[in-house]
Amino acid sequence: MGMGGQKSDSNCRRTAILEAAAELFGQVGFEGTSMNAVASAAGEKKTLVQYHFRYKQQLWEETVAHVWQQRNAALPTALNLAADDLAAMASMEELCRYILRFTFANPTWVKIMFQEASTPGPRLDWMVRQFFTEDVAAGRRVVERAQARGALPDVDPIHLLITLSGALVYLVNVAPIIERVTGQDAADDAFIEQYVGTLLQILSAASRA
Amino acid sequence: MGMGGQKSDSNCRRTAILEAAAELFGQVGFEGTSMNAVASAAGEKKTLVQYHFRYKQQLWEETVAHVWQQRNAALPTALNLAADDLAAMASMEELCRYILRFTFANPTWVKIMFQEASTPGPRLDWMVRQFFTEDVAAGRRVVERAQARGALPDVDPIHLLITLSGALVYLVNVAPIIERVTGQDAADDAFIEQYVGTLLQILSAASRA
DNA sequence: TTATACACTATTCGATCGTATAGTCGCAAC
DNA sequence: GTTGCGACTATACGATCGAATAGTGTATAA
Repeated sequence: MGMGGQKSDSNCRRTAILEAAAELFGQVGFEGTSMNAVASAAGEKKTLVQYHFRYKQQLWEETVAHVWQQRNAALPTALNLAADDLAAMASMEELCRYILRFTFANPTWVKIMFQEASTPGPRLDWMVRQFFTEDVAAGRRVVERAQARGALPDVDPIHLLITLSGALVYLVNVAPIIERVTGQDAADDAFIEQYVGTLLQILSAASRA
Repeated sequence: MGMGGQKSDSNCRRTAILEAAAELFGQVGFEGTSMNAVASAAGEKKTLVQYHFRYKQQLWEETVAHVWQQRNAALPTALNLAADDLAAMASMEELCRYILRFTFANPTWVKIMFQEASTPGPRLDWMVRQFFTEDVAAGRRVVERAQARGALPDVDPIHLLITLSGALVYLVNVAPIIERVTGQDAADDAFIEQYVGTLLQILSAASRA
């Protein structure tokens, strides 16, 4: 039952559409993204997009699921790596660096999250059900483990999770502004190194208190 | 030369349009917002919006300027208040609380900023030129003054500014997610109180180090 | 060889997009 | 009174929106 490169070609074009859609949904949001723009960005016709996903809503859901899957394929590695020897502050530093580098390289899921968080509605509810509830719980566990080993200050773990993820995600979001105002490229490894260093300097001082 | 309530009525409807536009631009971005939707939200006809602002681009610019002006009318009060006695950590706490409360009550400018930051382009450039360059410099001065008085840890002021504003702005942005996942309303005064307390607990410990 | 399924596309639809034009109406100056 | 101006609106334009329909072509199964 060899399919002679037919079905694999179909899947290839399908995921090409998904990735073009992810880019656009992250940049200009759901209503700002047209089926035609997605198709053009993927080098395809609009009708092919509709053939694979039928409705725009379905294209959006499959796009978010695709992006989230890519994120989860990369992040647990970092989280488990950190769980091994989270006692040392160096490991917390490594974790932050890894997350920052990954997010700069794959900013799509963060952008989509912000696009929908600013318009509370059915799509945000969908993301909360599908992804965020579990993800917040996981993040909380990571923070609590780090606290138990003295790697993070012993304060409300939810507040700390918000502050910490905010310090990372916000940097990625305002990177274009930083670049234009200060001339520094926040996605640069040197900047990330310094920024995480500053962050951990604060957190380590607070942990020892 | 009494104008019999004619011109004042015109200005009133004009700013009603501006505020409806601010809401929509912040929620669904530039391309997601239609002239018709703006008009309907303001209880007016589309052609009136075009009469006052002609092009969508011009409506956007005047909307952002309007929102920014409202922000600046409120924030300097807080910043000067903090400059008076920034030596005491309590003052830094008050500043953060004030900013959080104001941002929760007026989230529009933050949302618009994120909408455009995620699509680097001419509109982001315009905002950087018009507002951000000066604003980052002001924020940096506030941080440096606080550092000089020992109210903030003595680290890179730009990194600290990013971390600090990120901790505040990010909270506002993810508030809908927090509410759905944990059931807590982040805009609530009690939550703000605790969150800022946690934040300052970390910063004060790091400042004494 | 015929039939069926699949991947894909051309064409069309009504609605809505941003924009342009030609007006209506009320007041004020002359 | 009529002229002029500013606020506002009705109507229409071409383009594009999301969506539906009716196909074409190819490869596998019978």
